[in-house]
Amino acid sequence: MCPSEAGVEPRRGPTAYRPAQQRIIDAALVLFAEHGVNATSLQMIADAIGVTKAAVYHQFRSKDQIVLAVAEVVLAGLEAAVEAAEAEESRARAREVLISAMIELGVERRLMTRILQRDPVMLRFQNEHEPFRKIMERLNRILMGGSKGPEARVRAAMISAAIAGAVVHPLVEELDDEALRSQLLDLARKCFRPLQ
Amino acid sequence: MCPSEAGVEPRRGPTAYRPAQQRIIDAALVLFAEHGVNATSLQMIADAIGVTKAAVYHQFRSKDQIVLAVAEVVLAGLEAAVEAAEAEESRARAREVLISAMIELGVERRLMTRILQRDPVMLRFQNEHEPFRKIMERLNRILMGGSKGPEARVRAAMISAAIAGAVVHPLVEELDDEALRSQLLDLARKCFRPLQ
DNA sequence: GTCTATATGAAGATAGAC
DNA sequence: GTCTATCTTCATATAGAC
Repeated sequence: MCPSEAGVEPRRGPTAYRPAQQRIIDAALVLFAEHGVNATSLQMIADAIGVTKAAVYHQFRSKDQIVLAVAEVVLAGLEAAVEAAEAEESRARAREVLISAMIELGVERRLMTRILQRDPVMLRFQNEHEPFRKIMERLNRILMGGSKGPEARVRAAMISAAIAGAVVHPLVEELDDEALRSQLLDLARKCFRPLQ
Repeated sequence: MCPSEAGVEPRRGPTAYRPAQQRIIDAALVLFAEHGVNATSLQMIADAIGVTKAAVYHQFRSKDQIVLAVAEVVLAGLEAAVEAAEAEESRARAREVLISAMIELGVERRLMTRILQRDPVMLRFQNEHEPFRKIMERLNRILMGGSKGPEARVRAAMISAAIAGAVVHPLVEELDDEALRSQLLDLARKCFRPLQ
């Protein structure tokens, strides 16, 4: 669990953000999760941090750049999880590690999970942005555990949907992170491990 | 399976739509699924059926009314599934019937499923629209099978997320309805029945 | 039921001062 | 880094003719 925990930290690699930019990213993340990307105007973001639209434009050239920045934060977390899983030796173990990391990630950052899987803009982004697509392919490959048929596809789809969807489900909104995490880990073990 | 199959038909109860309205609803459903509700303009809907915006406004007083109409179609399907399940005598059997009906519904109407669970506007709608909330409560109650604790909550969240999320997952996009349905039914049985 | 034309407002974006 | 002011574009919505 150590590698995924460490990797979950939003790493600043190629792109480091200035404090003013980071404030915008943080505010955008919350608003995107609440209203969706499309329904979040620059005005709303500006209001949330108490500046004007023009000030936001001084930090990011366009709304797309803000979406990109938010997506990169999300991407970093997933990438770390996938890399931790790929470092394992057996396919079965890689799958377990990945599922655990996905649960950690999803619980710890519910807002991001919500955006990542639900927002039409983000979903389109996942299809069109090359680095993002690569990560999702690696993630799916691990979940499918070497197979490529319909059964493996549906199984992998169910697993990621179950995890990502459960953490943002209204039914668990009031559960604290610890309770949610342990229940999910437990259920995931029962549901999905025997299938391998 | 007969009751759920029969019930899945979009029933026209209190609100019957004129043909011109129905064309709008059908077009809107497709566009909402593709672009999200917010990113779908009345112009796009009008273009899709080959009329002008004004003609659309003649059928629905506002965009909200169109969203409402689309939501009602979605709601009708879910309601039928819930009612079929509630007609069962044992809780375990009700849960099985509901899960099967959810899979049928989800596979048969993937577009709707996508909108229902992913769109921020629809999600808000589910929270605020009383009839919709009631249905979701009944559905969740059946899935939780009498319990109310964290474990039951997470389990129910996982089940509905797994089904609804799997049918719209990119991994299964190319599978035909029959393959997807049978795989899902099979996996759902393996994963979720023993837990009850 | 559908059209043309138009009002109104909000969103993304830029220019230039402080 | 932030402001005021302004531009353009597009979306919702209405009026009134055919």
